[in-house]
Amino acid sequence: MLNDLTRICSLKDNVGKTVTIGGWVYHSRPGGKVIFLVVRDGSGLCQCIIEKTTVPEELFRQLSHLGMESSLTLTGAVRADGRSVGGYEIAVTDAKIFCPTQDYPITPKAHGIDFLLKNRHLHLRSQRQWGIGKIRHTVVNAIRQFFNDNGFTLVDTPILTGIVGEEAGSLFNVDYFEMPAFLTQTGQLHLECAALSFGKVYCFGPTFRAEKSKTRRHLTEFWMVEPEVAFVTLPDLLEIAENFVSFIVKQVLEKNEEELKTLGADIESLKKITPPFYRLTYTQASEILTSQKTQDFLAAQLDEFKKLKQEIENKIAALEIETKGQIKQWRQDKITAELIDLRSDLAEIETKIENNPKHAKLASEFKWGGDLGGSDETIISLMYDKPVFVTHYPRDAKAFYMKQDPENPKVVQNFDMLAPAGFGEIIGGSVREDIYEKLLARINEEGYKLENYQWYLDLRRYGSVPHGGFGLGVERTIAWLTGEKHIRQCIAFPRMMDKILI
RNA sequence: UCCCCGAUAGCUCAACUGGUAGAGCGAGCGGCUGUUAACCGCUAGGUCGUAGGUUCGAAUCCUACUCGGGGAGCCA
Repeated sequence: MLNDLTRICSLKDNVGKTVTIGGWVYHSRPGGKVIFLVVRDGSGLCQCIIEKTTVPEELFRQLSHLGMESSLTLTGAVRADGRSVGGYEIAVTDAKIFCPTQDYPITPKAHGIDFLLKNRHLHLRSQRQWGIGKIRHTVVNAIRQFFNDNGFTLVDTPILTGIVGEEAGSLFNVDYFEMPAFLTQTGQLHLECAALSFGKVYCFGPTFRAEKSKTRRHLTEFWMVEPEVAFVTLPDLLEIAENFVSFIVKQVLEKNEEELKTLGADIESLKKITPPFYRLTYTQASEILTSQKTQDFLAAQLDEFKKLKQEIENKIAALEIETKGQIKQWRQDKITAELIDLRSDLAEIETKIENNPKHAKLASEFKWGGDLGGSDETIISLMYDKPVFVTHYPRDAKAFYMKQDPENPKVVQNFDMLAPAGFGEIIGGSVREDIYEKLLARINEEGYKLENYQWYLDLRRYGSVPHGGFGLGVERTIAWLTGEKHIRQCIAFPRMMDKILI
């Protein structure tokens, strides 16, 4: 059966031929003499025309009562037609219904996020989720291709682990035959072992964080890719990271322009993402945050928000007046839909207006020594049109394995990469401490149990070399590329704080 | 753990600030149409998140709780 089917994406090569497609009813407009069925098959959408005179009467009757997401195969001649979604349509002569569906819960109208998450098993079929899924596929492929083409060896690091990368406290505990174990939150430490075997390695898989974070940037299970390279300096790492991210962006632009458009992504901005990216030290970043320029920037932003709020309010008021007058039903419907959108925009802008002074205060009171907060990162990334590297964070704010900077012992050789347009951090990485005595001192300083780290210290005892790497969050990257506000839409089955739906 | 917002029909929202719960979509039936989130008519559908309280009267006001959303901390 499968081999007899033509995929909708290849209809363009079959104009004039009679083909059979298999899919699901995306939209149905039944009529007395003609039925318009928009069908999706996972590769695209196609409008199928069923005329009463060309199919058996019983079949026509059945097709006219098909609900959304009914499954079927349709046979007919392919023809090009500009009025049709996708540009091609099928003049149906035969059809086979597999499952007539009624009461499909997700309608073409607006739905709330809670409802859609509870119906994620069905929502995956929607155009939006489908587009994000296609882009995710490209991103994942690009990640693998980049490292494979650049001499990296894939190493699969364990998901169940007894060791901890950074501070504990945010890990999922597992009862491992009555022994304590965790779900991995990074493959880095294992990857360092492998880097001293293969030179350049990467791992790619799910990672788990039990952080109590309910924000648009957090999932408890997410996918992370981590390269680790021997004989590397911090500038080397930045170069790898900017080439890597630029490659992903380029691939998505090449392969998913249609999906990006559907999703409303900022394609022009993405086209600017080419090396080199901007480079700031933590100290420079902190100077920016506390500068008058930043206060002015935020004040200007606040004015912008207020202006926008006023505009939205004016629009709402105008529409509300219009609804009270004598107008056609279809116009009334449109206004209702617009009002819902506008009210949600309004709520969002009000949140921004509320947060702006808080963020300004946090930025102005920023003290050298602390980690950059989420809002601080947002402010910096908003000021640039390309990703920004922030390097050399204070040693005290960072993990024990990061290499102390020989020129300034107060900082480490690490970096974060902030995506532009205020999305924030998508990469975190560092050069690792490769000197035995220094690493030992740091482990003791943190009060970690030395016996757990003997193997890690061995890497500094036997053929230690300068090495380092970074981790890129796949869902955050996809959210940035697609303009999706929340990363939970960027994975098929999101795991969020205290919540596993299916 | 803390702060802000919310919960009314299957879905998205109203109910003009205390006076008998409405609309659209969706669903069902019928009609009509090369239709584009089509259109027209009819039908079905609600203990207003839960528990108390104030009141002649509560979806509306108060308290607590539950659930959800956004944010802080932390982070990819």
